[in-house]
Amino acid sequence: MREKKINKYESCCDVNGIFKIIGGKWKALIIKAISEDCPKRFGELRRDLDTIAQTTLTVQLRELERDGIISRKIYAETPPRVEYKLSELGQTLLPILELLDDWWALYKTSKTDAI
Amino acid sequence: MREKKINKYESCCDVNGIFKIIGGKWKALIIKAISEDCPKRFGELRRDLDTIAQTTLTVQLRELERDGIISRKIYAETPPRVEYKLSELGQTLLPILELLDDWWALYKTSKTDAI
DNA sequence: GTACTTAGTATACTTTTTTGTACTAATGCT
DNA sequence: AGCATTAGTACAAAAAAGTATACTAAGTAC
Repeated sequence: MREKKINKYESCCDVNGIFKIIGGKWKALIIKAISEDCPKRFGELRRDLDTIAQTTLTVQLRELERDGIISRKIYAETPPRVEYKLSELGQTLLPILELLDDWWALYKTSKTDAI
Repeated sequence: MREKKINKYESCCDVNGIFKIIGGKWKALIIKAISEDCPKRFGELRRDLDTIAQTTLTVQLRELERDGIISRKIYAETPPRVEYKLSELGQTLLPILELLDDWWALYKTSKTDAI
């Protein structure tokens, strides 16, 4: 009798859940950029992130919106204006992102200290 | 005069630093698996993670080792035995991973509550 | 002496993520 | 009339991440 194998780590305690939301090359950066100057227009965001491809930015913003992290407000003007801001849920991510930054800062010093 | 554009977010406050270390599909899971039963052999790890490709596991472990998160001890036996354990630095990641889990748990309930 | 074991490596492949280029619509400015 | 502006979309391509399959070495168990 072969028991069906269940991936213990993937099924119950998935850290990867949050990674699907803030992982990838740009998501965390986008969240930070919006938080620093909220609401923020599409074009400002693109300039802040500088090297991001426009298509990528659009995709990432759509996903963040779908996941309830940001909201999108369209103004019926010409040229178009679209503003993004963090939702309440999105704001709960900020202290977490800071903590991640802190760890990284520590990591970097620990690496350079070791001469 | 065109000032050289610097990506403000990527250059100074990179959350992405830590993502390079614990990001991806498996790294966080591997860290947790090792922490729960440390030291852990390669084969145990593979069984715990179940659906991971062996090549992937090897690559991830090498990267975690290179980044100073885990250590690798080879026993000169046959069949070979290799044990992995968390470094001190690696252990500092555990509370962070828990926090990420906590956020995810909260996120999930907030999504199902909204009926 | 044949089969089993472990912790891999080599290679090719598929999938996912990110990028690059070109295009659009509606209006204001000159 | 012609150009600039914004927030995109469409499509193709490249790069990165992960997977599948087959193979290895050295001993132990039968």
